[in-house]
Amino acid sequence: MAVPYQYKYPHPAVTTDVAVFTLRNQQLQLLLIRRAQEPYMGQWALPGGFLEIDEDLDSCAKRELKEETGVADLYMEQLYTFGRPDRDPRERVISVTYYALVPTDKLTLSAGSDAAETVWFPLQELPELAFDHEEIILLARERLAAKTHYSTIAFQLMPETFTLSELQSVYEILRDEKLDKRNFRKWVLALKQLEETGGKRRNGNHRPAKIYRLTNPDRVDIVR
Amino acid sequence: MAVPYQYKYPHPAVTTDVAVFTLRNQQLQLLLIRRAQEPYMGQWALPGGFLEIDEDLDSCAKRELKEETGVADLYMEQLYTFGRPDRDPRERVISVTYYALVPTDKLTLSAGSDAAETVWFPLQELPELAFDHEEIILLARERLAAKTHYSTIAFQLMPETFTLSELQSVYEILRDEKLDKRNFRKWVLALKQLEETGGKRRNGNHRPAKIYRLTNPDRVDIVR
DNA sequence: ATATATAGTGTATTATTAACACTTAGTCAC
DNA sequence: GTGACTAAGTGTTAATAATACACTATATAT
Repeated sequence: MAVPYQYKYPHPAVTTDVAVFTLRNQQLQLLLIRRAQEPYMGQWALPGGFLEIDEDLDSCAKRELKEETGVADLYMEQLYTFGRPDRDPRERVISVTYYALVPTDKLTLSAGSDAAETVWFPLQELPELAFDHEEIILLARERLAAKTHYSTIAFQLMPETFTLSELQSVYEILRDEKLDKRNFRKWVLALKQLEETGGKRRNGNHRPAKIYRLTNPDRVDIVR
Repeated sequence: MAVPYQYKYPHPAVTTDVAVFTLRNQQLQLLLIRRAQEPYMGQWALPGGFLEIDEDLDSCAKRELKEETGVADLYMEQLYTFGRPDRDPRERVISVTYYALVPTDKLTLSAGSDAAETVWFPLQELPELAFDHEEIILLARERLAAKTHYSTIAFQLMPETFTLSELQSVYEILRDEKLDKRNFRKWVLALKQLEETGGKRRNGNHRPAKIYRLTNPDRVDIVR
């Protein structure tokens, strides 16, 4: 094949990488793919890939995620741009990174063409990672925890309906601390972002819990 | 000249752009350069330029700033990465943007080779800007205002020594609101980041003000 | 009927934030 | 040197927000 793309000055490659978080089994989990090509073949990495020449950065992140993992329709924010000159052994690569949240019930994984395998890992059990992806994940994790304090971002991890105890548990996992039940309920209801469905959830040998849904499921608000 | 840089797939160009803020005449001002080349020749733009193939993103931002404006040694943070496919008419350009703060007294401007002119503009009087630089500036301005609430970033705009009234004025300008003098002093002194120099500043026909300095001039802390 | 397990609820305390006005120490004009 | 002027400097009170804390309710299981 001829080499059709020529430039007067050297150009770096640009990729997007996405740290996708979800909650399963009361654990915060992260979506990783096993790399099917060199470099780092066989190693685990964030889903992501090269920017096409006429697509938006956001679109690239979503497209690569879809192609590699089948995951679509999630909440995504730009995180940071990484560009250490030696972060990729092939060539100079600038990675515009994102983090994303998706409730488990919206999920259908399917290994795509680029990735040999797509697996959820609990954050406590991450394997060794390709490139500087561990650094990216740590930054995303930090940002996520911080944002629970002043935005409704955590709601993006909730299924269609849920109980207040389930919601509290999500906050506890994200912040990695126990919260007081009464204070949490007071706080979260004051946000005016939840409404009762009227239903109740029976879930063991005890009183059933009221079921709630989000009044604005697709919106993340700054609160305080 | 031969065209030496060839790739199998198209590569975007990568630039950094920096929104440098300072305070002069009780106004928040922004550093702009008049473009000496096409596109947007003669128009005003943020200092910035193309990433060299083996330099860090941060280094690139600092280097371009130095080359174009003579400004060095300032506080800088990555802001956001912009990549709309049509944001540059020449070719696909991804811009990793930064914002920076510098106290006026650390400043010596000198028009560099790439820029015809380097000028400080009050934020209220920005000219029409090249590319999507207005959008970048607005985002930087927002971030800066938000950060005054939970970090000591505003201190980076202060000269070596200053009075509490001067510091309060900086906060008022950044947040665009009046602050209560007693409450502000209580709050800022509780941060334990200021120390009295012992000196006093006579500055008009009234009682002279105590002079303060930062205990950690080069540190920006998260507070509250 | 009883044991058990989580859901659900209110009040008192403390800490933080907000509102508010007068005295002090200089300069300047006369 | 007296009085007018100007910004510096200083505390207290009230309102709001955050925290600590324990019992009752309602289901299931035996």
